[in-house]
Amino acid sequence: MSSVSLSNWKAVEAEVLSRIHSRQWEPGQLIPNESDLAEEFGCARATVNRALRAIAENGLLDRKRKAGTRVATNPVRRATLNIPVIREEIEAGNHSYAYAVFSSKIEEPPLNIHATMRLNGDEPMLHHQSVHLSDGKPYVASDRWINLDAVPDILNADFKSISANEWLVANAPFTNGDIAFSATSGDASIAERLGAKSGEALFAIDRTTWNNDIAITSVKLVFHSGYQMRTVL
Amino acid sequence: MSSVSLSNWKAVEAEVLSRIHSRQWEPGQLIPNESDLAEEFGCARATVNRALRAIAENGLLDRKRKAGTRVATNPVRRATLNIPVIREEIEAGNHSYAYAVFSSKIEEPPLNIHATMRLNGDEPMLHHQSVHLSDGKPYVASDRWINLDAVPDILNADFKSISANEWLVANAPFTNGDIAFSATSGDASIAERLGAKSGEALFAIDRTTWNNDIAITSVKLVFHSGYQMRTVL
DNA sequence: ACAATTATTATGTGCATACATATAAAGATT
DNA sequence: AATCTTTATATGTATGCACATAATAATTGT
Repeated sequence: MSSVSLSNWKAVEAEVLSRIHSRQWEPGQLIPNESDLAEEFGCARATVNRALRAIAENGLLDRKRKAGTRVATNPVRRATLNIPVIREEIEAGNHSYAYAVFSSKIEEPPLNIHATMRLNGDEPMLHHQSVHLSDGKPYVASDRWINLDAVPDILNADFKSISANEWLVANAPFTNGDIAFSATSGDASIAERLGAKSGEALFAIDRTTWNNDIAITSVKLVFHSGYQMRTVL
Repeated sequence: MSSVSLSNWKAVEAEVLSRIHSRQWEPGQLIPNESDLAEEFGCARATVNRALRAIAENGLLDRKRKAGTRVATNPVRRATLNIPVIREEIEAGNHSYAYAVFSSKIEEPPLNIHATMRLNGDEPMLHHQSVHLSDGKPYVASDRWINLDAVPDILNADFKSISANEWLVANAPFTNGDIAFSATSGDASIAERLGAKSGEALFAIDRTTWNNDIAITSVKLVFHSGYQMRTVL
């Protein structure tokens, strides 16, 4: 086997992955403990620990104190999605970016927004609707609610030069958020804004963010027809 | 400030996050280097390193050797999606799981499958179509192509007791894969299998996996109407 | 037989030190 | 002024050691 010393964690990671993939270590099987592996690989236990931890974070190993480390049986795969600012996503593809506001006014939010944002009910809410354009063509429609108690300054923002999303990213940090991906036919007005046929299947992202339990914003993004969000495993 | 010593990396992580969120360290700003922070927090540099690394992995800090660490300006948020085995997803919700195969035969794949899987063209391919049911109701339709050169044994699998996906998870490890999320109206036959109205917007996942450049399988999963895939930020 | 207690063990983490490596910045050379 | 070379520096990582912690296994007591 590998009697050469694997003395960096990337090499150890690769060797362990190879043993998993080659089924030398089968799903469910207990693998040797860190000390033994360190001895076999000719490195420190901390190095093995770093490698195994990285693999476990990816879901391919299950680790438990005292019980040891075993190969995951039904590896719940973890895919990491990058959620960029729309402008950067468009410009990264060498397209020109533009942004149009349809409506921006203080309104009472509907019940579902009230519930997802966990509002008290007395917050003044800004309802902001816009479209991001790529090369002049509609790319994604945004329907956003903003808690003005949390970010009152947004009323002074100039949405001709910056999108609500980018203003918030720059000015309203959040500690946690929910995000959901789904398919929608969209209502007629959103379809129209996107230049999509009414009833066409569109990819949607719903995202709500909080700063220490204070709701900041909730947005529904409906993408143009044919949009795919991709990543690697 | 905090003259009490933060001598574990979780505490350091929390303190750094708090400084970012409170804008004590603003977006784009260079933060003190690891040694200085270690001194301030009264811990080892390795501990600070561990904390900053964890934050950077989440996209909130940008780190570069010699240049130092700065608060990310447009934090590309990273969301981690758990991609479970369908059966477990259904059973986790306390629903009963069932699985029905519609068709399973060796066929010539269409061009798009040929391209996404990067096939040579001479591989024998198994075309496997099925539906997963939750409490007897269609949950997700699966349209799968399997490279029999890579996993010939699958012809002996008994798909009455185990789904193709679970068989593959257990018997055909992969080293890398692509995954894409989208919305589709589905074709009429898929809609029918799902008990969905034709033309209804459905959430879809396309996933292709390889084992060291050998294509294993490519699958299109079309979920029932209203399905959402969710996670936290 | 069962419950409560204690011991054991594998992972989790912290620390001091050393060296590796990328790269920005300064300096030398053309 | 432009390019190449050197230097300085912040992060990246390996190591040996120590101790913390969770959870299983063994033991004890009823």
